[in-house]
Amino acid sequence: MEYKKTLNLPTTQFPMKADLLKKEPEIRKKWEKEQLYERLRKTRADKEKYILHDGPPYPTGELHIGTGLNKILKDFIVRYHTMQGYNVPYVPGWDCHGLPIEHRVMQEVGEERKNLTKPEIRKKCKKYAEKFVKLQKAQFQALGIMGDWEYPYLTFDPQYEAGIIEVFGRLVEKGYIYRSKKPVHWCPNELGQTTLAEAELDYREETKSPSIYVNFKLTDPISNLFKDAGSDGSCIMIWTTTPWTLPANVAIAVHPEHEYAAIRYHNPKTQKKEVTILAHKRIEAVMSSVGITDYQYLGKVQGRLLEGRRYRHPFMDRTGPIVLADYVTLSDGTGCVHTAPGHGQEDYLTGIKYHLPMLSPVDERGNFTAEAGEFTGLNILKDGNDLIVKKLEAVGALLDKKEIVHSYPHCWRCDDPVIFRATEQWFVSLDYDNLRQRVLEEIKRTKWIPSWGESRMAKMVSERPDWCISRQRSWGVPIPAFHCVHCRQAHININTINYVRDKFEKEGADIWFYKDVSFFLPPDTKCSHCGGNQFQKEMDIFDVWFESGSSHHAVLHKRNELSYPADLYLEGTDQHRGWFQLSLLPSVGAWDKAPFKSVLTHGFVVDEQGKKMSKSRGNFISVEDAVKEFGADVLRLWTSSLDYQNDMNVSRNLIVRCSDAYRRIRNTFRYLLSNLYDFDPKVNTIAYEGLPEIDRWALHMTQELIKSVRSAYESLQFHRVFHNIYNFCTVEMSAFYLDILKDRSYTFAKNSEERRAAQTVMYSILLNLVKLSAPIIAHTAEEVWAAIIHKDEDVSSIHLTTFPKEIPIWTDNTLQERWERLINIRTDVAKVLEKMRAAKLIGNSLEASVDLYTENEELWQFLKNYEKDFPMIFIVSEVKLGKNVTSKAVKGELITNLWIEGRVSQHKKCERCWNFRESVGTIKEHPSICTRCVTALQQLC
RNA sequence: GGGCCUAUAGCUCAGUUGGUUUAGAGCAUUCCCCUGAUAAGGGAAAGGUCAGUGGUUCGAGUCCACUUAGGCCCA
Repeated sequence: MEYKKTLNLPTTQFPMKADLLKKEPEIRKKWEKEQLYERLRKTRADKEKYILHDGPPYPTGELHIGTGLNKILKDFIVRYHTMQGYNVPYVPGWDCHGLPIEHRVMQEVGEERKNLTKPEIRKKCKKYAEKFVKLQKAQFQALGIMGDWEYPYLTFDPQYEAGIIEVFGRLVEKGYIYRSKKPVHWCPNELGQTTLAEAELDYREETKSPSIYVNFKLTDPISNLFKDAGSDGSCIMIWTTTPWTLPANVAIAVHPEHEYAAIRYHNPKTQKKEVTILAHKRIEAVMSSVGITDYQYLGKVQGRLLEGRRYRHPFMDRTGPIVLADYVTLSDGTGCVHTAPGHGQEDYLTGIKYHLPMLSPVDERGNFTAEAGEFTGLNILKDGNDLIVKKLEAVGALLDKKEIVHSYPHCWRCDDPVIFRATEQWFVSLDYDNLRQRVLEEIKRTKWIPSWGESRMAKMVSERPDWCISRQRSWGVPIPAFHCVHCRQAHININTINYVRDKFEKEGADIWFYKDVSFFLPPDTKCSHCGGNQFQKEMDIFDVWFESGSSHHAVLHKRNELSYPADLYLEGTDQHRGWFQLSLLPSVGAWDKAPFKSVLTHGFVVDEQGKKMSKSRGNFISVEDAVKEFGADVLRLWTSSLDYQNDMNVSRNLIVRCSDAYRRIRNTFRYLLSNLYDFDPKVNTIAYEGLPEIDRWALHMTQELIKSVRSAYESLQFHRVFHNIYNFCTVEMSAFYLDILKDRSYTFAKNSEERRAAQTVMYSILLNLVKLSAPIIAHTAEEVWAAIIHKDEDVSSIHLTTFPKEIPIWTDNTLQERWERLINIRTDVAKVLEKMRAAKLIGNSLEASVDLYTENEELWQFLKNYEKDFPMIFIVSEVKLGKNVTSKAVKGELITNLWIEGRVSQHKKCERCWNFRESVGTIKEHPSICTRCVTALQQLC
């Protein structure tokens, strides 16, 4: 008789090999066909909402693995909360305007870009953005991200554009918006005459510039600081490579902590003795540079003591103060920095701090304006520089002039040197109506994960300048303002804004670039300043951050299925300065509250060595490549395994390692399924009370798993979800429980209580495990769900099921304690068996018989209770207990007072169950099997 | 240069308010077993001066300072 055929060996159609690349698209097709997302919206329509608001990526190029990882984390949250019974609409978005796109498009266009009009540029940008939205959408979907892919939010949708205008209108109405000058990089070339962004600058190392040292006469005496300085006038010395900015000079900056010295020297140019101030550490370098060897040191003071002292401008009719600035360095120059707020970023900020006038007497062609007095009309980079140097020399202020070669920014288009020039810009005031304070209050009320996000954010907001929201570009939403042709005043109010808003909502913002100004103005609009009725359109567009920062309104407010404020924003830490902050400002400004209740940040993706990931380093991994190589679920599992609060190391290698974990989990599912082929829970379930102790232990551990996994999901610590599930599969299940169960589920009669008990437990474990892992391995869980014959919930997709709840009656802590002890005994026994194996005494552990000894009464009683279970627990053929330790017994390592002896079983091997049993050979009809198997066979008939 | 953050075995993570004499898991590695989960399964072993230095303390992976390496944001 072939006894093997009488066993209940596992059987299943569920493949061991995942073949994710083939299987996943099929599963997604099924979701699409069954309209999983739409069905969830319907079935959860009356449930409490959980809103995770998507931060929009730029549709530029292929997706970085970090962007994919961000979306995967979001999907974990969406899927988990969905299974918790919430209504979780997820609307993905794209940030479709902005310089990154315009810049790339211009690069692609090449030389031709010089001749393009704004509408032409916009057309190309739109095409570009649309192309990559489509491409990226497909890649996000390939990751299994669940959301409203049919109607994502796109910042160039007319609806969205109207939303931006509404936010702006609200801020205008409340009084936060103002116009002021700010220096920008400017290309004065005849064809250019435009603002340039940092990315459009070409820094040329080999640029020749004048290098001049200039003395500014102090109007205050300094003898109280330097007692030997005398009282007949002293100077402070500056160094600059841009003489043309001197007409705009309004201050001199020194470092508060550095030391400044006064020196007396003979000036060969003026033939006079002069006293001047410069940084102590720069004296030698400067003196040797200007060629003065004979000078006298008059003492030094800390920079901060110079603050507030005034000097007279060498050729303009005004005085200026000495101010303090941290950015002053001693690496070159004199440590006293010529400050022109209209011509430099740092100078500008200093200017704001000290309320300095912002002069910028330079027109769009780079010629001096009337404000520059005698230099009016001169081109700053040509005659301007020379004549100013001559002027300085004439008034005796110039100490030295040389030429230096240094790095200077040039326009990427025309290759001409660029200048820094103050122009009129639009701003959001941070301090009007206490906005900054109110934002800080909202920051306090927000939950930041990790918690240090709060202080980082608060510090940035408290120190940031007003937000400049205008850009002189083509690809964006125009600022809906007008300028009176007559008096040049900006004309803007809520009526005109609403009027434009309606046009944009209907036609899209593009129309601004096609239609005449009259189209956008309510009839009979008059200039509030001069009463004029002729206007020009504002040609500046919004900073792209203002667009994405308006999503709380354009998306959360406007879409019915969503709500404001969102429960969560989830982005990389770079967004503290970016989207988080720039959503917070307009949201508090316009609606008095933060757009989010909590903000979660994750670290960045770095390579295996922890280095930044970039295309140029060759360690770049795209979502597309990764999905093609590993499949979405492996990537998702890998994502879940990482503690995203730190930076995350990625390389092919590391993902490959994770695919092993995937296989292990998959196989656990497969094995559970394969043992349940004939199990119908309605008919075959064994009541909890009737289960053997080890089965109740397994349920207790499942209960513990549910508890820990739930709390890990709840606190958004997916790596704990992963480790808990993975360890459960390998340690509790595969290496222990399922291994032990084989004997019972294979050899006992199909319908025996023992086997049905094992199946009852495996069934419960399978259902719980697959649901617990569904948010992570979304496709595989669905595949498992489809393979479960008798489901506990009558739904077609696992993502329609509810998350496992804790099952209190399964909890039995004393049981767990007892079994922890039993597992330790098992581990000690395994070491003894391993020694027997090494000695070639046994192969399979069933060939062994184990004797346990103890002289400890408590332990003896404990062992006695499990005497008949030990062969099953150790997977050996026989276990005997004794009180008198033999000389061959080995002391237990984990269990004190326990001695173990392993022997080769003296019995015959049962051909059917492979146990070595005394009863083998005693039954006439079945001489090669044991009595237990005979009983099983009888039940079969 | 400034602000914020990170640093535990090759990898991914634990390590609870500083305190049980040898710092834990799992994976990978090495060796062994099984062939009734089989491109699977089981066992054992090895592997860490907790980035470094100094300090506080009776006692530090855990607190403090500095250094190094790296990340994000600024300049």
